[in-house]
Amino acid sequence: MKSATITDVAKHAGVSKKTVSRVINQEANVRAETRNKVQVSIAALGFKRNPLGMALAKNRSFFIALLSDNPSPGYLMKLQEGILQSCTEEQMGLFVYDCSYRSQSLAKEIEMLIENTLVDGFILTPPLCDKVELLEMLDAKNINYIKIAPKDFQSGESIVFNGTKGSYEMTKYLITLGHKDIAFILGHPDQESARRSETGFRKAFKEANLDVNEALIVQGYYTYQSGIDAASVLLNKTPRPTAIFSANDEMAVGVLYQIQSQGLRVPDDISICGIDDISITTKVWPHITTMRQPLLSIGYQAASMLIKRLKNKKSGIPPMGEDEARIVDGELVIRDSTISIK
Amino acid sequence: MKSATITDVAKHAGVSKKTVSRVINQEANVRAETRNKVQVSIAALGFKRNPLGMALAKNRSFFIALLSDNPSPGYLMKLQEGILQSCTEEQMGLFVYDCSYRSQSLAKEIEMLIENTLVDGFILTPPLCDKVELLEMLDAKNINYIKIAPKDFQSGESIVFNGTKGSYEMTKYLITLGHKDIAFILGHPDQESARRSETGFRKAFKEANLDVNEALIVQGYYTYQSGIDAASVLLNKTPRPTAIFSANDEMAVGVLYQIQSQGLRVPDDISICGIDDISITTKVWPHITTMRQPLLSIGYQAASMLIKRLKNKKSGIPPMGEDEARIVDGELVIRDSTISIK
DNA sequence: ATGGTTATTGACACCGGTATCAACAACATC
DNA sequence: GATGTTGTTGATACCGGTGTCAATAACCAT
Repeated sequence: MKSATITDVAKHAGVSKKTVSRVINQEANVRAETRNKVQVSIAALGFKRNPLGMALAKNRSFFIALLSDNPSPGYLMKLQEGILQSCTEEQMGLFVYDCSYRSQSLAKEIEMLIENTLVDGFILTPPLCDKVELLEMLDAKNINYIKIAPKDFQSGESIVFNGTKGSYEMTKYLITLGHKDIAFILGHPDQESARRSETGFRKAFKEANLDVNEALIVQGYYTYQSGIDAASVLLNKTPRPTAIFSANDEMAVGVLYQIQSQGLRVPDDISICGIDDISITTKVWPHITTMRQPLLSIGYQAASMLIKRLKNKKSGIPPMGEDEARIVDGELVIRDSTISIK
Repeated sequence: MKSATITDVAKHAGVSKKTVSRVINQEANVRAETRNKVQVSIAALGFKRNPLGMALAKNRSFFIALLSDNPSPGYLMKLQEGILQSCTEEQMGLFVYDCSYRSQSLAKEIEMLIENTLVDGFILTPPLCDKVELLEMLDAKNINYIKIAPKDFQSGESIVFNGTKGSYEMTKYLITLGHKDIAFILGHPDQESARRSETGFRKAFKEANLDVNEALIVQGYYTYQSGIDAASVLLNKTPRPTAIFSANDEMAVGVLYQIQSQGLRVPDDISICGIDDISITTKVWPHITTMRQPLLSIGYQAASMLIKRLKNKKSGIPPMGEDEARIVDGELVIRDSTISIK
């Protein structure tokens, strides 16, 4: 029992294929009477357009791909959820592809992916959105993409979490609690977000007329392990910091582990906090105070922007408003891992 | 600069389209000389076959979909990773789709997904693999699928973790450590895996000639929150259990949280353990002892089985070896959350 | 050399849609 | 009534491949 085709519908309604196509695509200039006739036939035959036929004819696959190599699974899952939501609404398919940022052949690999699937566009997560060869390849092939939290959001469309502001507010909050010896674990040096959060951190100190203790600023790499490593360094400093602020939650969880495994208590001995609000922050004890990054919304917006752009491209509308960067604010979520020491 | 088509290659090599197609598909009965000629032309023009054209002609999309509604993101991510690996090897695309198990219209929703994307087959994770309407719909449409850890693995192809054995071994281990008041948090009552792990638990007790304390067996639902709820019940029992075994890690993490937030220590006051070995087990403090489920391998095998079946279907080989169930064993991973009380 | 296989190849229709453009109808304008 | 305009429709080619089947070439046994 094969499903009905456009030709079947055309025969049934006594019109041409093209007219049926017009009705399906809600084109103007079809007489109401004709439109009705066709719609009746469509319903009668239970017709559904075959996406492959359309894809071939239009030379678009109606798929977008999410490219990732993110160390934090919670981050990715949330993002994916938002993207999926938009895709479902827009009748697009989502293709996931996990790759290695370090891979020499990354651009080649993605080129193959494109050839194998003809995806229409990409959503790039950090750090992939900063991989120059990759971006150049996509540009050369004239394939649209949206960058999430890229280093350089002057070029191309992107959507960025306002990390400077987020970090600033978190730091201000810690200062309000009476903390002065605040340690900061930096993000990955290759990612711009790391720079933004550091900027926010310093700004809050400056505003409070406090000096940053440079010995308490240590390098991190956004991974759980780097959080552990950073914490073990920090816990040996004198004076020991009263609060440790990590540039993402994944590291904050590592910090929590390290503190507890040394027999110290959070928040009684040390307050900790992070950025992102991934699910694990409410699964560990104590729940971690964080600066929520609206990942679901970011994913949703990214997909919407991409799909909108693809539609315009198709209908020949020149890509106005190029190089747009949407900036979204975070939200301070106070939980149990931070405490006043006044 | 459009890429070359089969027609271009045919012209360049001075043969027919069909012959080029034969070479591409490595069919027999092409003279070596001709084959060479064509291959030279393919290389010269940098030809890549257009997957959409092929998909339309063969009426297969070369995509499979991963259907999920799993409460544990770590579980899913690992699985997805394994699936992706196999897909990449086999030149198939992976499509992800997250849906709600509870949804009334689930079957309808998936039917729409099929119509919109023409996916070739599905990988179903629990609890979706037990949704009767869904399975019936897929059977009716003659669409292949592989079930991961289904209730009923007598019908259809599936791949199942040997939960009975895993749970048995974990329990035996706890008994060896000297625990007798062992609490067990059951899995979701709708899932067969819950039954299997309970069976293993009881078997170990029986073998050790110990009686199960029924008061220490409480219902869980595989979610983090249900772990918390179960733990708060258990911690008020007298005698308090010396060990709490959760049917999955997600719940074990909840148990850990609840224990710690009541001021008790793991493992000094209570030992805890789980099943799965999701990444969070080594991110909390202390690291949780668990029965590792080889999720990566399970995902990989599931995808391989599905793709193999699809290929056979295409070439008309009757689906021999139907109703196959592969059973994979777990591995006891001892960490810091369990301690001897002898 | 003759007839019978088997290997090699291409012409052509087809998968299920869309795009182009010409034909024709309906309406407005002079 | 003649002459635009605009609205509606279908014939036909096309997207980029694969399947069918018949034609021809090469090989084998008599």
